[in-house]
Amino acid sequence: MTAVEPRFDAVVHAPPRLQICGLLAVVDTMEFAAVRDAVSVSDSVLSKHVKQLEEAGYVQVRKATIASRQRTSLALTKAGRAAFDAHVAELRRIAGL
Amino acid sequence: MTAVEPRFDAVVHAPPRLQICGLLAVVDTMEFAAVRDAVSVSDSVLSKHVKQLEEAGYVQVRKATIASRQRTSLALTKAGRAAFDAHVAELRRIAGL
DNA sequence: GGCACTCTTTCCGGCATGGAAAGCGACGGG
DNA sequence: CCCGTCGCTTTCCATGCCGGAAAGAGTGCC
Repeated sequence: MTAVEPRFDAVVHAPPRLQICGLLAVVDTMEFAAVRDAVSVSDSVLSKHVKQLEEAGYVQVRKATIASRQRTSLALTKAGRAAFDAHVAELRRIAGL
Repeated sequence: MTAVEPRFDAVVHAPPRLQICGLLAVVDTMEFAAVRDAVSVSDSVLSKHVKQLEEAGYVQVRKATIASRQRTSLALTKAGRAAFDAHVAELRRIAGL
């Protein structure tokens, strides 16, 4: 198994974003509201963090009108997963394991 | 084995301090200069972060004059190790293991 | 047209951070 | 003794991130 190259990533490291990435790493896709509740932040705060992750190319934001409701779903991009994995590897390295 | 209670700790989470704690968790005791070099920060920055860790009761700072040289050595306190372990546990939880 | 739902963006005060530089206590040399 | 150095410590300062509150904007329903 090829080990992931440890690489500290400040964008991923910030607490709210680390949680967001952690969630998306597991479920692949999650709706805005669900993430907001899981992370326990306000709409505006989540929106801002998601924007940062999006600008970093780490999450893909899909907007769809389903059942006449606006739904925004989030998902990690390949780069996002790579960055997250690399960051986690770095955390393990720092933590001594 | 009793699992460590996961608990996010902002004092420990900041990158430089996470590294400092990670180092001290492994070696138990390390000199100021060695930590500074390992973490790659300036004297002033390390001093400030150490101070925060000290005020949080996480590291013990021992100053000694050995061989006519001033030596400051750092070590995690019990509380520091507990906080670090708990934080790492929380990171694992967030990272999905 | 008006209202509701779902985010987005703006505005704002507050706190953390790091670099540069001045401070300081302890020695050792001259 | 005074001076310079070593090894941190503290201050000063500029910057950036952060989150809450509130105003905005897009879409569909009535």
